[in-house]
Amino acid sequence: MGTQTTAGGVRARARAEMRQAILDAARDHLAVDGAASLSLRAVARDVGMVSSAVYRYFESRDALLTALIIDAYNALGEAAEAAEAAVDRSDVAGRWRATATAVRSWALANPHQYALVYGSPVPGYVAPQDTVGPATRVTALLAGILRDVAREQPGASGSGAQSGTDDALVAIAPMREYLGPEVPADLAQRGLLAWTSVFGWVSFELFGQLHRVVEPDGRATAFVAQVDRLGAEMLGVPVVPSD
Amino acid sequence: MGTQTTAGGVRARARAEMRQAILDAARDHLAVDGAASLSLRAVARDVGMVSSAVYRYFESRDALLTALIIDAYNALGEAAEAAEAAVDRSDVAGRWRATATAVRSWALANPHQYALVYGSPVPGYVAPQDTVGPATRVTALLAGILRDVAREQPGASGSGAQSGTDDALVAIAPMREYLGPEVPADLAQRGLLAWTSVFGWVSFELFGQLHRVVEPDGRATAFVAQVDRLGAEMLGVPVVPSD
DNA sequence: TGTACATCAGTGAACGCGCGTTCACTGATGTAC
DNA sequence: TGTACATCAGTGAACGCGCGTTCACTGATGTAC
Repeated sequence: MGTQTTAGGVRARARAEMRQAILDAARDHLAVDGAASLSLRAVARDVGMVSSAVYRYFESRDALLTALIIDAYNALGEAAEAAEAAVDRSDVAGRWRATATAVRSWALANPHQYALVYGSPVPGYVAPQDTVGPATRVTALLAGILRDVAREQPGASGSGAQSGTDDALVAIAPMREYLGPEVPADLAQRGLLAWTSVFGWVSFELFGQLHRVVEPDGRATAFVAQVDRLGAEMLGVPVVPSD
Repeated sequence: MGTQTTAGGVRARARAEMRQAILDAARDHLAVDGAASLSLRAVARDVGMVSSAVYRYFESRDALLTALIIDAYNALGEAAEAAEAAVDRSDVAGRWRATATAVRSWALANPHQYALVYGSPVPGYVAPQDTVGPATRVTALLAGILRDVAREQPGASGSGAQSGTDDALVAIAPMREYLGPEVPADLAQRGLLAWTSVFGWVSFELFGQLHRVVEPDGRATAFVAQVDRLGAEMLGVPVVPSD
């Protein structure tokens, strides 16, 4: 049965599975303890190992945290990409709505992973470079939408006049470099506003700031209304456009 | 010198000062440890006491946390109120800008206190009722602004049509009840959007999500541009209005 | 196919540490008469 | 003004607990010849 030839593969797979089991257990612990007091020993206990054995898989507690952060960014990115990809390319408003809605849904389903990456930073932990790639996955979707908006509305880059001073436009230079020259400054500014609004809402909802502001049952609807308004009034992509 | 008559006052004042010293030390510790791992013993050490002595002032670690949260809400509320009150009542756009700017400035100056109240919730901690009063101080300013906007623009409650479904309007009923009947539903929705945008930006900026998006030096300007745009396009209060 | 050796996962004890909370106590400060 | 008593802030030891990380180790699994 070729036991010897696949032997290395068996060990490697067992290792990968164990690594995943540790990550899963750690993710569960986020919910109870929060990232700041994530305990390596508790994770080891849950996975049925002695605490020192975890060091075969992760160099330190911080390395485990880093892996969790990368996982969270990837999971959110994947969810958003899938939702956005399911919408017709030409329906830019729909893509914007799908992306924003996917972010909210994922966050509600995985509140502690969301808090891990978009909440208060873990004290004493500094994110290494490995996290920046996965972190940009979800913003890449917004970038694509903005580029398509720019393509569809050449010249008229927004309903209002240029807002703010020249300094404000200079400030978003890093974002504009990422977007490319086809996206005008005004649209970039509007896109950034729309983007921060989406995450502002989600963080408010998750962290309890909508208590006694928006009825729990109606939050999904109210969120979509806000997102559509941002699409229409900020990005200039009216919902249900006449084809 | 009336030592006996003021004696009770002396003890009470000493007690109040000690309580404040503990709170100050705890606030300093937030910066290093974060709220989740705020250590009562470390605070006691810093203030020159044995750990058990803190129990004369705070019933438990959670009570200390609650006091810190109330303090933070009050400090932010005070800062925002002072900034807003300094603007001419009739300059609604200026009041909106002053409020938003004060929130951001206070948050940047007190990042850990901001994270304590607007960041990820502390695991295992449930905020008691005492915190809701101070928490609404800053939102009361927005409410006042929205009411004045409604008074100034009766009928035309926004540049666009009603956005979203009826359900979305029903959802924000708690907010509308707080605002009062003079604020139309559409304006309430716009106000909520503007509000979440402000906090979305501030959280992004503080929690590192503007890294490689907005130049650090230009963030103040970029923020004001966003706030003014929200004022003009969402609340309908154009900046620098012709008097 | 069989043997000798290397790799590697997981063990268990130990390190030095910090934590929240309790309790009986000591003295100093205030109050009542 | 003076004394007896009550209040209260702060002490220090103890409780039972959990933490991250290290280290020498045991056995099982894989590799080379």
